Amino acid sequence: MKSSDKRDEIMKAAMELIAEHGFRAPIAEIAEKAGVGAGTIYRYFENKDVLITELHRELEEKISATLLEGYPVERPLRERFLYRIRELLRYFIAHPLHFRYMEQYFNSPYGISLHRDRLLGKSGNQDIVMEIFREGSSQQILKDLPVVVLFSLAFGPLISLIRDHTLGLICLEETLIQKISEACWDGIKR
Amino acid sequence: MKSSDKRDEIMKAAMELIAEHGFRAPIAEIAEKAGVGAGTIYRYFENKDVLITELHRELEEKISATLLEGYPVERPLRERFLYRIRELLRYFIAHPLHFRYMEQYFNSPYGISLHRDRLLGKSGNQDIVMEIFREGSSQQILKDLPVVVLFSLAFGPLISLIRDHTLGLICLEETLIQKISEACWDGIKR
DNA sequence: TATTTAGGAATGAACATTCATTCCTAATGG
DNA sequence: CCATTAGGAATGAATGTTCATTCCTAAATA
Repeated sequence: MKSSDKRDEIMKAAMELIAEHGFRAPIAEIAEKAGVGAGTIYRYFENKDVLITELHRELEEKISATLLEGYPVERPLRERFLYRIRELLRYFIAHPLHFRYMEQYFNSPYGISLHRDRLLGKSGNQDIVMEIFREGSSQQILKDLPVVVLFSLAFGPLISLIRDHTLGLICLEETLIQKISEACWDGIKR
Repeated sequence: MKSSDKRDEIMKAAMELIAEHGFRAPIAEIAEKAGVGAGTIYRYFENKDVLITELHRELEEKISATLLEGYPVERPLRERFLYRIRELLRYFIAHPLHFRYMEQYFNSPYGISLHRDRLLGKSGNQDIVMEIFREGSSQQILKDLPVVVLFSLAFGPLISLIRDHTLGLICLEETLIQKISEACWDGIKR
């Protein structure tokens, strides 16, 4: 097995186990699932924390890429907004493990400090989403509320919905996704 | 110190430490904070799990009571809805530790199975909130969406907002609370 | 004094991390 | 073309730490 394959196997195993059982998934189990000795993991990652944040970093990259692909840059704000919401819903429905991982991450100290940094503008990344709110806010298309609040109004429901979907409590099919994205818009439009 | 005082001290200490550091807050630390020996905790709670769920149970009771008090039963649906949203926001703003505890709880296996049971109607409690959605749905005041979805649309944003508030990233004062509750309504009304 | 309650040291299980050893590959020499 | 041998990669048993829980002694109470 090539070295990079091994790294991938470790990340894949860690993703699955952590998504399912949280960060306390033992290294020994991750190693077993990856078909690798426990010590080997430490050849690829300095420690468990590094593995965890690296996993998150790669995930964010993938999601960002998805949200940028096909994005209708030239269309009106409303359409761009609906596109983003729908794509995000579809991505996580297609990748339930990624959603569960993100949930774990954001409910941990790792994610909380990252979130703080973002809202305080210390990260260039989140702009991909915030940009829409800033634009809609300054053009008075959206409600007169802080962008952070607009963000929560629009994206807050998604977390809850995707969770219920991955738990099998509702089924988010296409027509429902469409309706939901419009409801999110109704919440923020002026 | 009276026996019941001691129990209260343990619960208070556990609430604070778990809200702040998650469920892995060590028993020994809880004991110290409560001014009590570690073994003593086991005289009042069979084990840590029981302490955790008991804490949650008492919390739910308090919140339910708050939401019922002053509830304008006779007013139109919209007003009752706005009342609930505002009261919930106010409660958690006034009790940030309670919010953090609830968050921990719902992101743990405990909370997930409870949530599942509720959506499947195995619990009489949650009706306090769902009742509004069922009524609005059948009277066609609300969007034509499953009640579970309406629930997420309306309450999803609150989690996100309160988190940002407790992290000190925004300040939810009265006029903002009012506007937010109305935005939530816009999201679900037909 | 007998009984109940409190305390905290002792226990053992779970786990991350380390490290001495083995294994593999591929370069070198015959 | 085979045999030998470095040197890096992989391993997993051993280590040390962190806890929940237990248990025995001391204190309080009746």
